[in-house]
Amino acid sequence: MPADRPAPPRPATLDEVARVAGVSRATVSRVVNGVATVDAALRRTVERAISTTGYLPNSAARSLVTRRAGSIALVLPEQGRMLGDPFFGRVVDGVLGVVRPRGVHLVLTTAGPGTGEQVVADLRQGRLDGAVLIHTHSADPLPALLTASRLPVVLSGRPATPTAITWVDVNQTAGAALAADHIAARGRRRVATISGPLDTPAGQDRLAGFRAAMAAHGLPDVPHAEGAFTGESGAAAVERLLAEHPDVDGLFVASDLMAHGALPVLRRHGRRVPDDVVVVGFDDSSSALACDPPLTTVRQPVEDMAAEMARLLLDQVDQPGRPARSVVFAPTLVVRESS
Amino acid sequence: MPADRPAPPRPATLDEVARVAGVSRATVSRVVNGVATVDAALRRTVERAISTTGYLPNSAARSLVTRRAGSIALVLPEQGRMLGDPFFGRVVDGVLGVVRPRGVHLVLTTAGPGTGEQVVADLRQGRLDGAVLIHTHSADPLPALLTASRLPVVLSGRPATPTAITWVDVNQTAGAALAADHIAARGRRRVATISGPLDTPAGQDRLAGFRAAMAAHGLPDVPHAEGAFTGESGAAAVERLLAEHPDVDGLFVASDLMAHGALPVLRRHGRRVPDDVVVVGFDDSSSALACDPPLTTVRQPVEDMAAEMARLLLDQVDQPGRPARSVVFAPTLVVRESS
DNA sequence: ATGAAAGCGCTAACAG
DNA sequence: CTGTTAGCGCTTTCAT
Repeated sequence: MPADRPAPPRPATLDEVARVAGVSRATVSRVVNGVATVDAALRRTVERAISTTGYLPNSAARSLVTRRAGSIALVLPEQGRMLGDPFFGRVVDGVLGVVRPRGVHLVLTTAGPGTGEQVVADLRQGRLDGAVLIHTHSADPLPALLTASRLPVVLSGRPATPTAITWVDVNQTAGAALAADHIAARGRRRVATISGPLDTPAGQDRLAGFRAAMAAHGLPDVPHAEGAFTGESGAAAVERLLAEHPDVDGLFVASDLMAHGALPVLRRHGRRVPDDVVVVGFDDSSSALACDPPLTTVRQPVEDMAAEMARLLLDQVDQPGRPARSVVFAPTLVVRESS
Repeated sequence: MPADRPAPPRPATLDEVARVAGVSRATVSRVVNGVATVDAALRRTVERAISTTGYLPNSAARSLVTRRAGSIALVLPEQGRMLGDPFFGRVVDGVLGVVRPRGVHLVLTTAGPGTGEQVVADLRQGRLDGAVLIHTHSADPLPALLTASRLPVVLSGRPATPTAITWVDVNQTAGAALAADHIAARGRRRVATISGPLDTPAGQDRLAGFRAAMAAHGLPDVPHAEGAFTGESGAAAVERLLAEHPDVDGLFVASDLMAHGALPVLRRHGRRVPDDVVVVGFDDSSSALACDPPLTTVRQPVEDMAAEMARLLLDQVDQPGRPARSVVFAPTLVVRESS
């Protein structure tokens, strides 16, 4: 029978430090919080007392009076999607980079039924100071819930309906144009595209951006098939496209996942990639690398975007009345073997 | 100039509810906390008052008196390693599965210089109730720091030196035996292994387990080269192995990462996998899939293990005096094209 | 079964 | 510049 480990002793409190230093609690508090108007000698005394007592401020007591939890939530899309994707880690990394130096905790959650209400409750209970929402589906009630509660939130991606909410996004139009320019530079003239769902901002913007850019290259009427950002929908869409336009030699697919579904279909129809058809995706997700051949794709500066979201959120926490803002980042093209 | 959004109103407090219900704060508190000894009728009244006021208990005030933060930390290995790996998401998933139903928050951190001290401080400040540490390197001071502080911690992986600390691990020996049995079943008799660093528990156990199992298959003297769990070390190790034993036809590599480094070397030396040499890895990490050909490997039940770590941690939080425990899980073999 | 009162540890007016 | 004082919102004896 192993010896029970004694519970750790309670840390010292402010009064204990005050007693040791021979001053009042208020003075100790001032020293702890770095208030400038404390006599240098006294400060020294207090600091000594702090280190001899091993004092650490109790966070609950502090939160109770400051009304700050000192932590924000990161809400990721439901389990399936993101968990495997390196994208996930890049987001965490970006957020942690700005949050940690400020001593703010990152609480991780995945979206699901009831998550919205839970997050709102946590915010109202003072357990959370704000939330960063990653890629909520357009049907997701979460953003609405949070904005309605007038609580600090930042969204990834422009919301479907214009809302007084802060968000960060990549320039979708510019990203699609990058793809278009690349395909044109490869000398392809029989170009088509598989778009995302046209009831989403990303779906719309990527299609519009691609068409506009191709028009600038002298191809005003690029055919397109609509997909749903899933692998299967990509396969189905390319099937339709090939039926109507068997001679395509350049293809922009509005998400890597759809491209991943489309490539095997191309092969089955005897098209070699990139020789017969060059293919460009969007997202630079893990599926871009899982593609055969590896996919040329449009990449978002995920870490930077995540960091910016964190910054915007903390600003919002510090200045509650602040109006909503939005920041748009420039995408880049990652060239691999598919083009 | 957009209109400033008014700050959200402060939520109701216990006294407000008490006033509305015409009872004392104590009674409301009892209702909120589900104390059984409250008159049914009164309880109803109070519940009505709670919902009309939209009352939510303030978490800081509660924490201050209960001395529970209601959140635990998940400490992941330094940024590089894990971020891209799906392993990461599986761990989060497992922990979230047990933690969320209990209303406990998951605070995410990555290990780095100063992380240990920070986590200890957070625990002592009452910001955190405990910590789950994932795969800390053997040189990592973190576990020692935490156990020394007698704070609730659970480790992934048996610690290098026996310590009074709770940990969860996969049965490394059994995993290596799985690999051995599989290689033997493939009819290979000129078998070798690339081990991990022999100053780590995993390194030792995987080698010992593999040798013992191969001995049972009539091969008592399996040659081995030591690696360091990195891709380069795997490449170097297989180079040495081929020099001394050019006729190997079966190879167990104690980590996928090392296997990932070893495979190109095998190819360069004219060995086809799996025809000339079957290769089995360990971990089922993302590099197993990135291998060419995809790697047969030993898989840990990561979600289950993570969930168990969370459970053990929460137990420890609830019962501070509780002695350390350890739980060992059974691995499985994932067969892919490399064998 | 309910209420009164004390106190968790800290910050922030307000005096001095 | 420092000390006194009054809470922050909640749980929890202790009486009743």
